[in-house]
Amino acid sequence: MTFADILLPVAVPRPFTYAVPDGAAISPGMRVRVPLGKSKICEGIVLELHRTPPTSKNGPKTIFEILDTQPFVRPEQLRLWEWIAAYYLCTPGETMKAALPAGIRNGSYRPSAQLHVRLAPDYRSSAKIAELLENIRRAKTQCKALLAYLSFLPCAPDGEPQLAPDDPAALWVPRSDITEDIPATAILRLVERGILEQQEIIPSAHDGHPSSPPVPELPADTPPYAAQITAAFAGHATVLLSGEIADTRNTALSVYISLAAQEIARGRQTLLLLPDTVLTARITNALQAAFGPRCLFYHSRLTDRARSAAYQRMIEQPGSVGLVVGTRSALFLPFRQLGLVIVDNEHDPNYRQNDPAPRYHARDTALVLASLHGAKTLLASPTPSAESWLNAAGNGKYGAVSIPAATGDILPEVTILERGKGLLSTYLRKRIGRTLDQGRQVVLFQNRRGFAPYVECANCGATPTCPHCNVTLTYHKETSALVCHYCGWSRPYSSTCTSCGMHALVPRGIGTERIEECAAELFPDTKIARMDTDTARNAGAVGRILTDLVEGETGILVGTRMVARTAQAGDRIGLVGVINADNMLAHPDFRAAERAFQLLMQLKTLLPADGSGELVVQSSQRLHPALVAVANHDTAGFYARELEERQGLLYPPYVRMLRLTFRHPDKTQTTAAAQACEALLRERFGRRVSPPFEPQVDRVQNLFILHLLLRIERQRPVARAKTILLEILARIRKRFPAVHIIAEADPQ
DNA sequence: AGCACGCCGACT
DNA sequence: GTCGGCGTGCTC
Ligand SMILES: [Zn+2]
Ligand SMILES: [Zn+2]
Repeated sequence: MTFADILLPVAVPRPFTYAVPDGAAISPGMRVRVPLGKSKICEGIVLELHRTPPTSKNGPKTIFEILDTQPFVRPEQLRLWEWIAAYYLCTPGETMKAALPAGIRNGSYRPSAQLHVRLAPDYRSSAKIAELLENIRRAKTQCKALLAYLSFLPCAPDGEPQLAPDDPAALWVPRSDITEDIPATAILRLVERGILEQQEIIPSAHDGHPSSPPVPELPADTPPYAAQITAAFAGHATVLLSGEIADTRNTALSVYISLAAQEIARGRQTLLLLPDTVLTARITNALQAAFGPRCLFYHSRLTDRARSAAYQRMIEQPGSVGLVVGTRSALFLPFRQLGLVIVDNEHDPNYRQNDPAPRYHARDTALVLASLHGAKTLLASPTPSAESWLNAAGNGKYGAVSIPAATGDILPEVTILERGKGLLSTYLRKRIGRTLDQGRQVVLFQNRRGFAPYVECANCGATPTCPHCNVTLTYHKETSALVCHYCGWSRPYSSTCTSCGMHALVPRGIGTERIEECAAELFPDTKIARMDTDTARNAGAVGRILTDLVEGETGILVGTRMVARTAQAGDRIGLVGVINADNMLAHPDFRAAERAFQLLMQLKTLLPADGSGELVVQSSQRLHPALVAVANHDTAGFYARELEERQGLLYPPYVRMLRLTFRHPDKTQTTAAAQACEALLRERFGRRVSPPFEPQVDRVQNLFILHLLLRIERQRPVARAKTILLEILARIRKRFPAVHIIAEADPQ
């Protein structure tokens, strides 16, 4: 009797063992369908075959179906999953869930023949669709059904659905996918009208995928720094590329293209990780142009189907993929002959996944992925993370290539001053006016969206808070609502105070909406645009904002963090104003100074290289080291000081942090569990354990939250600490089963 | 983590 | 009488 250890996308501590049907062709890495529990059927991955029966209560169950004839998950992937689960303190099943696109590991059972629908041939163009939507406007549900169908189509790199793919079979979408929130009758009507076609299709494990693309032309010229990086790789597996990386000059991009082309020429794959999808159209377009069909895009904005198709292409035609461009989830694709991993803007906090598990850092995971494949890693950022800076400049673990300023470049002027009473200091207001008069553009940065972070009653002093969270409600003027930024709860705005009934609520503090309004009053003839998560919902909206900026349409661009990455060749930005740097610096997080420095330095890159631009920072902490370093353009000095401080205060990168989070609707329960855990941890870890402490917002969605921190010195075995931690955690969970506890490594 | 089973308050 | 709240325990 043969048994198979099967990894299931379920949060159980270890794989389950099933019996293999006699004579079945099965090997590790294949997908199988297995019974789980009373009546569920689940898809899992074969890890290992052996002859030891499981120790479960009611004997072994038998595998239902083997879905593959060749491994679907490569051994390097399984080893990466294992590393993530162990390092980031989650189960292998949770990692598997994150790693395989939903369309593939979709836990539910699908009947063998399924109704599919697709667009009829007459309507396969965006013009036809637009016309059609106009014609059936009256039938609202049918419109919705059609839009729902379109949302399931694989996307072209520009984010629009591909209406006329080379293979029309790619247009088939399972009807049940659409009917999840659309009545089936609406789809039936569309079929009757001849807009959609309907057919029963038997899904095979490996269905429609694009055929092998032709070999692309390689770019002939090598940019100046690519050779330096290649040389640095001779002595180091990892190289940090930093210095004057200017988006407007495509400095990094030309290096990426050249290095990827080298790898492709040697028959190896490259993975390029980007921090997000919104501001990367420029990069993806250039890569598409350079590598054509050898370039594969993979990110969370793709539909499940498109993600599955990408995965299957990598498995079945690895030779057709030279460069994978994607967000952090692209780490989990089935690479073969991976030669190089590039992490663009490696300091970006988006690389950290915070929820759900696995709570991993894509930059650090990328290094492990590369080492599993014997590949090289290029970390690139004009403002590296403190961790990477230490490894490159401090201890020499990484090779380092720094791009110097181009000859003739003059650094922009930096002015730091008090804001004063109003929103804009007189100085900043005058500078904005002068910049606009010169026909140049202004960027205003503020790290808060909405109109005002809180409102206050002028009569009684009361401030409305979220009923579910311990946090003030943010006033959004555009939607006339008070919104909780932690749980999303909102109510319509009214200036009547709920405490005293007076008509006396006034907005307090500064959000991007208020800056936009204020700028519009001061400069009525200037077109003002705002870019934050409220206005930059999708790639289209971002594209419009960027186009308006580069075409000179926009005079003033107001926004949050994302404005720092809007640099484009052709814009005429002459001034960047930071409305209030204090709230960045006051953030209760040991990374606050680092984050502020990185952001301000990046804002500076929006300014022209001829020295004619100016960065104005409004802050009451004019002597703050981060601000001084920005003013002096002193990156090395900033990191030296910052690292020294971290070493003294026992913060990363000199210690590894493990964090526990306790959550329960009853505060006494949260406290009891955290204190009991602290006591047990203290027995083993002594002073390395922090007392329980409240996060800045100590109640979210009616759950009271407490944290515990454990600091492990770099040189000590962190794996052993984690084992002990998990043992203690198991005991605490038994004693406080209702308290929700999560453990994280390297919390951000 | 899901998800079934199970045991007590407010509705037809 | 039933619908449904979420506490508890299991999944090879
Ligand atoms: Zn009041
Ligand atoms: Zn809330």
